[in-house]
Amino acid sequence: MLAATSQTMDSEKFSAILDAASNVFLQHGFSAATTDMIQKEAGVSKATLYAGFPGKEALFVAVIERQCSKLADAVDDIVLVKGGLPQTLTAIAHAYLEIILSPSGLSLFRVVVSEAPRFPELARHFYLRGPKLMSDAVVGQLRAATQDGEIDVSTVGLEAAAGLFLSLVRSEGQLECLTHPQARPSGVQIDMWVRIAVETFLKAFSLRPEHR
Amino acid sequence: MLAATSQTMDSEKFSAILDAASNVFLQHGFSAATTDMIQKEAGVSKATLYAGFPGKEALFVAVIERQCSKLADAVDDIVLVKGGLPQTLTAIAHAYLEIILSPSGLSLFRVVVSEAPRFPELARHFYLRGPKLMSDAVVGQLRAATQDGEIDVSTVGLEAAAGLFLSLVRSEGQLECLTHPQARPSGVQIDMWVRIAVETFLKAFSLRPEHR
DNA sequence: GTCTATATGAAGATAGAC
DNA sequence: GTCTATCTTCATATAGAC
Repeated sequence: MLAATSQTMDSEKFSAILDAASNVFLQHGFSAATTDMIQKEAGVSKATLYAGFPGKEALFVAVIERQCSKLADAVDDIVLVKGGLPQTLTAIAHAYLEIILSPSGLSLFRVVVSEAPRFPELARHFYLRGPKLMSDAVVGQLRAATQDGEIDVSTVGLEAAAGLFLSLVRSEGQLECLTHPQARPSGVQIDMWVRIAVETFLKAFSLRPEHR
Repeated sequence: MLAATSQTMDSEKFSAILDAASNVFLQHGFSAATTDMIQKEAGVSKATLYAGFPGKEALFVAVIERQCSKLADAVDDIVLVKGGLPQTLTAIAHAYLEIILSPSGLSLFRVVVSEAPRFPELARHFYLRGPKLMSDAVVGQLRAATQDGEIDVSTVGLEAAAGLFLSLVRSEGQLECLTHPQARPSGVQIDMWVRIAVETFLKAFSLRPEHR
């Protein structure tokens, strides 16, 4: 938690500012967002905003870090699923797609990536709390499946295999959603993307004949 | 070509403005970029800039469309390669990665994606002239390989298979470069990504035993 | 700490001389 | 058409009353 809270600031207003700032920054990006919009949406005065945060940059950092924490929590909630490898991968893929294709997931990606040159440490933070965390979870599943003799990923290694699986899951879905902001993907479309990703991954690495 | 040129504007200055605007917009994004920066880098006055373009938005559209044309040209230059499917896919993957991981490729992606909500038609244009064009090219190669009995992509279809291949190629590479702006990927790293993508795709869809 | 009112600077865009 | 100088608007950030 790099963001420092004010000394005796009203906790409600502090949250209101953070919530408002999240909406504004995620919708408009860093540069196009204004402290006026945040101030008005939070229902506080300009002075109150600056009492809680040194400036626009600090507020932005606090917002993105909080969004990354939510992202990490959502990722952590996924891994609890158990079952056979196809079912596990399907569940992971579905949950992961729901996260990154959600409006907040897409907005966070947009903002972090576009501001990466100006806030490199923030972009790295996002990478670690999002894709990297997700990849580590998949690595765990693949390691277990390897020990059970279900798959063989020796040609690329566990980490690369996890990365490939997640790439198959993101596939064209993320790209299309990023470049077509008005269109929302249907549930059927998401199910299709998940099925194709899992099938393809198993066709490449499964040792079970029924997946070839 | 949606951008309209000035009536009798000096062609050199017109190009200078476009070049300067490309640099500034790709480096800073739309909102953080200022017409002052563009004007100074182009070596012209503010009035000259506004004589050629109605305003900042029009200039931005012209810049992005020109960058998309360069992107499309680069993509068109790839497909000429011929040979066996593994060699063809390797060549495509390598050329594609060179494009999207180049500084201008990454910057264009950053700007287009972040401004997609404000410029949706521009984002769609980018999608069609970049990823979609690339995918169509791969579809052609996969169709030929299918007819030659080299691969079987009947479970997902040609279009989806092309998308999966390109996703494998982008893989973690694009994500890492987007979130680590200071680090440049090494040639060895790129070769590794290419090899893994091609191998994995062939393991999933090739009918030749030597690729399993 | 919180508000109203304001200082200060910079952005986009234009007017008028040549 | 091109430049210098300027207008208007709006941004971030602060000062002073309560």
